[in-house]
Amino acid sequence: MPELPEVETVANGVNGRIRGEVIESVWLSRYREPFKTSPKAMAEALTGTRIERVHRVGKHIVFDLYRPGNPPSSLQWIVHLGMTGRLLVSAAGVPVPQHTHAILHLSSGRELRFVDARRFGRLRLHRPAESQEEFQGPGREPLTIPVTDFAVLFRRRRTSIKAALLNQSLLHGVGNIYADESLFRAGIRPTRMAARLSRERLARLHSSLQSVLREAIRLGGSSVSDYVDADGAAGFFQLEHRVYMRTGEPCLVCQTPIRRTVIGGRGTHYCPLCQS
DNA sequence: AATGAAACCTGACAGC
DNA sequence: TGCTGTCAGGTTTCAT
Repeated sequence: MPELPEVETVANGVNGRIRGEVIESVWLSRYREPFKTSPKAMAEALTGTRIERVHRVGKHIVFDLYRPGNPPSSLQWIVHLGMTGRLLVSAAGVPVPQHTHAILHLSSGRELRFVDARRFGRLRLHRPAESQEEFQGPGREPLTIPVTDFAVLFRRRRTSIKAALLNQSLLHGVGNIYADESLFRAGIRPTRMAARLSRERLARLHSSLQSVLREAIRLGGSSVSDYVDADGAAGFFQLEHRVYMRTGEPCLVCQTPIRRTVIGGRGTHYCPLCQS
């Protein structure tokens, strides 16, 4: 499931492969779920633009697009991978996979394809001219938020720290894997009420979260389910998971069996001895 | 306003 | 073999 490190890996991969290319034509599927902007408006807006840069904001992949003309204009194409979304750069002759919802035909002759079996992914346009600013995402960036701001996010939150970490309007980019892994590394029980964590424990969580995210980015993300990068290659961080999907297996620190519970409808994994 | 549960989806897998 | 039921979880929607 794509979270911050997986989305960053995909965005960087796509950026390196197709930055500078012109979108010559666009094909979009007839399903309605993937499109938060109408397919007609999206295809018209994308066609003829040049891809200036592709980068990540939270779990969103942002395409900065430039339209030449008099006057020239700019806009952003926002891609959210949902659970099973993929962005693939392919040669034109490569067979189009099932569940393909968008094909951007590029000036090099290659294609950028958005493929998403479950249709939880979303595509939309963002126009800086209309909204006065570039796409920002719903919350704060986990990798750059200062520790004091981080602590403020959880003040007076009477929900569990796990649910708060998953709340995208607070921090964006953290999903189920990295919530569980960062809480284990910080020694915090996922069920603990966010508001009751001490400043010291929140500082430790801030540090654990940033280091686990950076390490996962370095390893190309976690390939569980069917996540792959823009080349179709898997990541390696799943080999570093200490609690996620290790229910019943011994804790790597104390040998106690890892326990599983459900928080906010999400499978939640923790060590009952190491996390208090 | 904040919180939690349900709904949206398909593929993988277990059990029979 | 093939069927049925369950589970996975990011986001949105709805109810409390």
